[in-house]
Amino acid sequence: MASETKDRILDVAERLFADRGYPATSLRDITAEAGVNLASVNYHFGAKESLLAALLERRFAPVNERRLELLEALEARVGAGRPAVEDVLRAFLAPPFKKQQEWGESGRTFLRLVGRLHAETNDEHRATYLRHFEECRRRFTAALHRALPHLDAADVHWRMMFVIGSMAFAMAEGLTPRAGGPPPRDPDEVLDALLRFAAGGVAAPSPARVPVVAGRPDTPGPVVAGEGTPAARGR
Amino acid sequence: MASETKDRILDVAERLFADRGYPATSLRDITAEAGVNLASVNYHFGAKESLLAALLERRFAPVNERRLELLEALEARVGAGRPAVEDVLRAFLAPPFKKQQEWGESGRTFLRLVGRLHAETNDEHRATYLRHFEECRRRFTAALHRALPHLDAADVHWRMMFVIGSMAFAMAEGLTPRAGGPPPRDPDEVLDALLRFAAGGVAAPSPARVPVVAGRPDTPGPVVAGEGTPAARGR
DNA sequence: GTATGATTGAAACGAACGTTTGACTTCCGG
DNA sequence: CCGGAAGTCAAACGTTCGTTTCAATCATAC
Repeated sequence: MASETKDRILDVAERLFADRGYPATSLRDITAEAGVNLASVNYHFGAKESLLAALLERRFAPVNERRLELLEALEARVGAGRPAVEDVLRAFLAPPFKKQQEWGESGRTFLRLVGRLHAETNDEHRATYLRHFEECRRRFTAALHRALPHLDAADVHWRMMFVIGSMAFAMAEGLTPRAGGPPPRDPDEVLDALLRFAAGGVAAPSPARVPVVAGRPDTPGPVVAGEGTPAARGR
Repeated sequence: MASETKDRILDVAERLFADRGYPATSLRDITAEAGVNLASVNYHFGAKESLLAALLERRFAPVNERRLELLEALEARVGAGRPAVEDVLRAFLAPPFKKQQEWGESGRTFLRLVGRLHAETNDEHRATYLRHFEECRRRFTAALHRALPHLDAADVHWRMMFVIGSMAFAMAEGLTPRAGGPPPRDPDEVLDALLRFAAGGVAAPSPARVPVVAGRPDTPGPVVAGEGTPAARGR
């Protein structure tokens, strides 16, 4: 049935959590703005924490399902071959932006919430949140490694982490209107820019730790070693 | 004089804010762990908010000073010429990692706090925090634009944002030991990996919005257009 | 109509929060 | 030896928090 009260709570909570963060948003703020009784949160969801869980479930499940769907389609397409970096990244990055468009107004709110939650390191909320996300991260890291077999596992892991960071920050900050920057862009353009950046970063030349013999002609040599040249690793 | 109590509060608060977030950390948590009286926070700092400000000032001022120092040195070196993308990025990304090493144990904590604060979008804390950061962001965005004159201002802005996101996430997550991933790496290696990723992403081919006529030979064509090919922009 | 189960309402609960108070130490220049 | 500033301490302030209670209301099936 999904009573109207329940949905109103979810919508308002989503927006306020995205705007102010989870601990800084009180149930009274939520119920007041939603025009429902304070007790109804505990009646419908049991506790504030479970409200967050329900809220994440509602949005995250379809996004991550879609991600894995696209990844499996890609893997079926390339078979034993090597997937293209851009395709792996697109399967990972596109779904949240696409779902956001389906969801209209509250979709944008959702993206901001996702971006924020990636930094809410309270281990309790994390557990709730990461349960949905961790499988995705693992499988896409593996796919990325197949696309970039010359990198070692740790490098792939880090680059995947950088991709997630770019994505989260773009969602949290890029879609929030703020003085100083250009006005928030069309999400499709953000996705486009993000995909280009991520593809460029992920495909960057590998570190010279185990010297990869002249990867590609446009490899601009060692990028690092400045600020007093720290460990001068390998030089 | 910087009484010992004052420093103990700062150190413990830094760690707890980094671990649990600002709103989720109470003054009682801080004072209990620091072994000082509850009232001493308000005595020395006036309010919880001012404690955060003092804490940020202590760490951020030297980092951002160093950033601008390196940027100005770079600009003096290239004169009217075009700075290298890698040099601009290194001037931006290296200082927090370098300072962290100087600061030892609590330096790592500081990095996590920075990463987290980039997502604490409560506009009040942001104001405190961004006052230090905003000038840096603006000047480095400008420098990046000089290094990549073929991009338009909005693209540079977004790529700078992605760089910040990668950095923040790497700091917040990458240095926190967590199940599933490889153990946290030496910060120098993280910086190395981050610099490579950022350089690759920032120098990625520009979007075809205003079709840049065959920028470079390795430009792999439009990266976007999947998931049902949204707007099919420019195709 | 009336009993029944699901929802809403107003009010209160105890706990925890940031902050303030005022007495008590500690230390040092005179 | 003393006066006063600087710092510490336990206790309490008023507020707000998440949660609970219990009566009132609503819908629906008998």
